[in-house]
Amino acid sequence: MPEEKLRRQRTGRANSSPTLEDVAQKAGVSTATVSRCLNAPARVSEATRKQVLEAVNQLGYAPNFGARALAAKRTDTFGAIIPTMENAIFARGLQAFQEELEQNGITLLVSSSSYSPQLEEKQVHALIARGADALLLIGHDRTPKSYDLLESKGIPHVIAWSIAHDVPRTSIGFDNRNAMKTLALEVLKLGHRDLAVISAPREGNDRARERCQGVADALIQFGLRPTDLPIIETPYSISNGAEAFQTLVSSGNRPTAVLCGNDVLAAGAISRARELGLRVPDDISITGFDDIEIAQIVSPGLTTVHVPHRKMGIHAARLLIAMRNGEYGDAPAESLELQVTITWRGSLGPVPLRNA
Amino acid sequence: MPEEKLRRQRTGRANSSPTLEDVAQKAGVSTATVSRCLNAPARVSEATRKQVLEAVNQLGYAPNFGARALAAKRTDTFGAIIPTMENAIFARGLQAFQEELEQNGITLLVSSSSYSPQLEEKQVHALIARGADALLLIGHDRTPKSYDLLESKGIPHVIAWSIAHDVPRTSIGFDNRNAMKTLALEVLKLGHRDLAVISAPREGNDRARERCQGVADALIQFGLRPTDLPIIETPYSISNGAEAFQTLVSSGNRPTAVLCGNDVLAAGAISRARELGLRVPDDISITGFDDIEIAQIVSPGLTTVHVPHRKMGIHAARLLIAMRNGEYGDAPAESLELQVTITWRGSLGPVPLRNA
DNA sequence: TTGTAAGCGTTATCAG
DNA sequence: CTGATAACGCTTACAA
Repeated sequence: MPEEKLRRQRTGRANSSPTLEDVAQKAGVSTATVSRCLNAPARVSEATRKQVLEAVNQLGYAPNFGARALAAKRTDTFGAIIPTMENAIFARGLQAFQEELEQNGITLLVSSSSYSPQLEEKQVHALIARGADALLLIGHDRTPKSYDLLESKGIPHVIAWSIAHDVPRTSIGFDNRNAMKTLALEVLKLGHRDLAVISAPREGNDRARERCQGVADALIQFGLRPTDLPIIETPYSISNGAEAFQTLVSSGNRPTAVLCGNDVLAAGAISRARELGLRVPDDISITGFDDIEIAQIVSPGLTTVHVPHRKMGIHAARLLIAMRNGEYGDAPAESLELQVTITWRGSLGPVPLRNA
Repeated sequence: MPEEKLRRQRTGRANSSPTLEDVAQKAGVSTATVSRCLNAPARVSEATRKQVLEAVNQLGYAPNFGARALAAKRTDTFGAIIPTMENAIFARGLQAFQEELEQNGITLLVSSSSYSPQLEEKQVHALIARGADALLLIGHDRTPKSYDLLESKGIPHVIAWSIAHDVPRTSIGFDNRNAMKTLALEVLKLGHRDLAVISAPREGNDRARERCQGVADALIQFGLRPTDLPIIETPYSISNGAEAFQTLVSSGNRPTAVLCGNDVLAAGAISRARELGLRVPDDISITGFDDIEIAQIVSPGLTTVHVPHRKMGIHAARLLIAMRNGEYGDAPAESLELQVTITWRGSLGPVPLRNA
């Protein structure tokens, strides 16, 4: 009797989970057959399949993840690195991304980089080491080493929330610069000439940078000097938005319209405006970007750029799955640009009369 | 020459990552030594350690996750299942949880159950199959099978956002019932007698249930009949909160104070109040629960129950790590009850004169 | 301090 | 359609 066969009996494993071999023994077939039953049911006869499934249920068998990953060379796990989980900016998109992955039997691993490329680099490393088959990343700003890691390990990845016109990377998102320009043009059309911007720190954040450029573009189109545009940079948070707003309005020449790089900052601005006794939009207009839930509960509601979060998440998932499945060969998959729209609520109005 | 040694040379692996054996070969040591270098550096001499690390860097070696999991019987991955990622209720706590895990070299896997015990059961299964070493769960309401799975696989788990007085499960959180009672007592002390509640659906959500009971407790203490208390149940969302509020105030006898089961519902209520021309708190008082960021940007600010989100997350992580490391043997670790406080802003005021 | 070698539980290749 | 059996890459007694 070959000693291999004895192994199972000799070990008095107390607590551990049943293995493929246990199932095989119980069903009276080989481990190979059990494996096939679970992974390619079509390649097994009706009869044995039934027996095996029976055994699986009785034993409460669940495949061992590590063993499967090792043998199959894939984990069915994707990773996503987002700048922050603290506010809702990425929540809806990520949720949609996750749902789509789940429908395809893929688990999602999320981590947040706190808007730091250095931290993100560590997390790219960690997710790869963790066996992620593919990665979702936000924006284009990251360390060269992050890209090297992805490249050298051949990990499929897509970049969301941004599109790249000039780099050969698969991205899915929208044109931040043009979106903000469109909004700024509306502001200018309403007669405003003294604009100001509250932006997230632009370093390491291409979305923030592009949005600022969009405002500048609009100014230029109206024959105004973008160099005169006051820009305050501050990390995304409601209280930071409030502080920045106060700084702006207490400066020498108060703007008639404040364009915020994001709804969180704008919400802070609006609430501080009220505290300072400024009526929005009668005394000052405020706009946001993203159209997340708080945009509708501040008062007045925020006029903002509506971003198709869910659509972006779903498409990102499908793209990534296709890439992982090798459907694009080695060439990067084509990028996808989504359209954004402006949601009008009440925070943007005509320029106050005395400034017109 | 043993044929084992030949294996490495014979395979012409093109793209694949370097393995422990590659590193060992390059450093001129055994694979065991390399493994020790990485996992227990203290047990290796200074000199060889240096050589090995050198080789690791040159090759850009990163351990294979599956192999490691298989051999070590642990993945250094924890899972968390939260009811929702869409609003910020769990964001801060989860972020803190994650940070604490990360500092201990543990990766976090998150999934959301959409407040459905059935969905949660599937996710418990998925996370276990995915190799999670331990799990963070929210509240006590789940299917018996979920608990069975946890039990039978011996997966350490803690329950957050709730404490259990009577079940032998490790939990870390606060007393939802008593917290809400405290807040309701404040409302009553201000003269209100016509209260109403907007709650999340209580089925499958012990926090919601306990909070409602808390209001009832307070009424009883004031000699009022809890059966007269109108309760509207609706899923957490701003617009649902708004709708529920409108239903309440357009009913026959309008309450003078509306207690919401959570800040999201309360934010909806406040913004709808304004739209209906009701002044808060002059015409009607509104309270929340959680003290998340929107509580401070609605106007007036929300008087609400402040929950120590970060503290809860950090302690949950530490507890779970200790459990995973076997520091509690087989007995469940002791639970930890945190204290909550009331944050006063402006949405709760004295009862309107005509109702007093 | 270091090396040897036996697993860990799957998947996949090849025969039958 | 099914069964042997060789990987997969790492950890960990056990020896030296």
